[in-house]
Amino acid sequence: MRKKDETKEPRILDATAEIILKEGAAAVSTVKVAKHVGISQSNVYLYFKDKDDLIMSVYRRELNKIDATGDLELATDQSIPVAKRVRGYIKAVYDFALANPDSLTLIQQVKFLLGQHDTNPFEDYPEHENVVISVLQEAIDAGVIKPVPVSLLMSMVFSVIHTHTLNLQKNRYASNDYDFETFYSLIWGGMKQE
Amino acid sequence: MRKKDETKEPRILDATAEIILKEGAAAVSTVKVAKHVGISQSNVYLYFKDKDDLIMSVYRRELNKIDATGDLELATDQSIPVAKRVRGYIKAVYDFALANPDSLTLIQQVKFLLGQHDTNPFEDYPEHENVVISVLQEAIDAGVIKPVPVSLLMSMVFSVIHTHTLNLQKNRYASNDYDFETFYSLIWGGMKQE
Amino acid sequence: MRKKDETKEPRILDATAEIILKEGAAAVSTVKVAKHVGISQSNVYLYFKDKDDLIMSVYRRELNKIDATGDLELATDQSIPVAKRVRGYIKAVYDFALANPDSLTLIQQVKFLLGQHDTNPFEDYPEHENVVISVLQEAIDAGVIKPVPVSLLMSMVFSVIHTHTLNLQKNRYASNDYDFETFYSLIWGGMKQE
Amino acid sequence: MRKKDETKEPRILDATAEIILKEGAAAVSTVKVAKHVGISQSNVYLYFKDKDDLIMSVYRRELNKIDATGDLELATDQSIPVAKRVRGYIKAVYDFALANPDSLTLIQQVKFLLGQHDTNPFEDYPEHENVVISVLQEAIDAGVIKPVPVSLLMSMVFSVIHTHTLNLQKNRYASNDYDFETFYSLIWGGMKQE
DNA sequence: TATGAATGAGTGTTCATTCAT
DNA sequence: AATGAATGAACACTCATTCAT
Repeated sequence: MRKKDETKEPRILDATAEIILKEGAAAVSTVKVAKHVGISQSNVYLYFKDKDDLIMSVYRRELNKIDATGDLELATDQSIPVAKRVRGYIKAVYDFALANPDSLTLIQQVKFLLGQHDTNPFEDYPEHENVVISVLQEAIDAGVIKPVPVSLLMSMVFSVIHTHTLNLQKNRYASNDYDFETFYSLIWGGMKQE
Repeated sequence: MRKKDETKEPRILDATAEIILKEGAAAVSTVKVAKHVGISQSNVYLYFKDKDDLIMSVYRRELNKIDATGDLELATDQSIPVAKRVRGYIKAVYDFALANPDSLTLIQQVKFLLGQHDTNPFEDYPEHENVVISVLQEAIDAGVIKPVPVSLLMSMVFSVIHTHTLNLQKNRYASNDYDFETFYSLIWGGMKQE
Repeated sequence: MRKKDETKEPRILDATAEIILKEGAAAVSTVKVAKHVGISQSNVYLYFKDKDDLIMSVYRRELNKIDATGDLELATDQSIPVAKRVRGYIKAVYDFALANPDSLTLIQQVKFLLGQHDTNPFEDYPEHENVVISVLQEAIDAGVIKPVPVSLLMSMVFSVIHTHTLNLQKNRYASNDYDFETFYSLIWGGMKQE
Repeated sequence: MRKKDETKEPRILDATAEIILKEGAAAVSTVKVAKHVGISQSNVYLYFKDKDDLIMSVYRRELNKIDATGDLELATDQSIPVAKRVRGYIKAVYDFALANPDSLTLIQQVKFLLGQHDTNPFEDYPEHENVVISVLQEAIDAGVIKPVPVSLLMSMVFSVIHTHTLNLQKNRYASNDYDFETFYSLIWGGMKQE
């Protein structure tokens, strides 16, 4: 499908994301999306094969935003000590979550819609998975962090940071009440091998 | 009068839970549920006011299971040092999650269906909330654990343990590969004030 | 069907009538009726063959009330001058309508439910019809009232008196603001041959 | 885009009206209507917001027909003596009813469905109401007609004329057996002040 | 590219009716 | 006589999707 109006596809995705955030992924319908964007319902099908494609596109777009931020690269630099690289990974997630406060929620919503229940939304995203998993695994092998399933560690990282962003959005506290070190020490204190 | 089939209500709830686990809460429909149970669709409405009631009943049933296990009581015993009580709380969640491997997933699914995004499913369950929150808050006040938002701590506990049960269900490792101490040290190491 | 509780059948009819008056005949359902009476839905079927029978019974009961008042007999007395007998008929309808302010409404509602549109609800009730028709026809033949279709005359009588009772129920004026003579002169003035 | 079928909306309204006339307003269902028109059930919702809108549209269409005939204007002409204007009003209703023999029935059916019991269907139609009420009220004030509630007079006019059209439809007599003067004298004879 | 029209399958829900107790 | 349980058919309504323009 060729597109003339370059802004329309993202606008459709934006509308979809908005609905997901407000009403949950299950509440998405092409009718609602079209109404939000101000286009006809059938127009959606020019940009997305079907509803599934639409929702998965929202999902993929959020995942791509992570790549775009690119902070993870630090974690792959083999010349840096592994503990610092783990910290780099946590920092990358933290920065990303603050910069894109809805991303984690969107990703989780879509996954829950599909009936999968992983607490760690990044799990099935190969590129990151590999980077993150290998850093953590290295750290485990080096005796720097505890020998526990990597998925547990990732889940811990994401749940803590995601909860933080949700708290911020709900104005449960001010954004400068806690800084990265707070969350880092919470996470690192748990995983580090003593 | 026809005698009441005492097993039917739970069977309907079971079918609903099964669908939620397999396809996600959004995929629940009265038709599917009825077909699962082998009754007519309208029969569902004899046991549940409407679809919402049905889904909320699944939700409530899981929450009640937590009460039934009652392990949390240890955490409220003021004569025990607060650090031990925090451990008691973590143990209670752990035991419950292992005994009811689907509960956390069911609860999260229902909450996600409603469009809420809390990582911690116990949050809106007053009784537990109060107990857990007050124990953690006490521990913070006593300088035993780090002064971070209680919601972060709870979310950490749940995500780690939930991920563990999911891993077990997916046969990612054997159930005796890791024991409670593994998860406790992971969590406690993070939250404890050093 | 034999009935033990002699009061139950009328109570069911009362409930049905109440619903008809409040929500219209189309809104009657056995569920609602049973709930109103405080019995089980299926119990209704012990007293009435089906929903149609129930509604028609309400209808018939109202028609029977007219017979019970028996004021019409005056109209049949051949020894009385026909003009007086016409007056007797109008008076009978008037008295009946005031004594049973809901009857005409109930009858009309049922007829409208069935999709018939006669303005004169008594039309298909043989006994009265005969009496009334023959009095009016006699009056026409005697040159006392205008030679118009009898149905028009009856419809005029009923609509005027019915509207009056509705006005009273809606408190549009007090019940002693107008008396029988008002309506009689309105009706009689129209039909009488000058 | 598929070109709009201009005839479809009226065809849906026609089908609905037909059902109302044959089976009563309570018997209208979107399935029946669609089947009548030969379209899919959901197509009805492209033209009418919901079933209520559909039925009210039938109602409104009939009321608009009255405006379209516009004969009532004569009744508002202040330069004409009030008695003549009352006659103009009655004539307008008569002409309208003959030209649109189903209109009064349709209007009444819809009103009865809504559970209202007014005998006079024009009552809640502000424009006409105002015109008619004020003419009649003027006539009362001028001592030309009897001082009775206006609603009674209107109800008399409508019931007589409506019954006439029903009689015609049922072939109870030929359309030229009676003319306007018959009904006018019946009505006017009743209301006029002597 | 874009749209309005159309549809068929689906949803939740109500209800009249039957049946076994 | 009375009831709770059960059902199947109906209903209003929504939605994903297709098609002709």
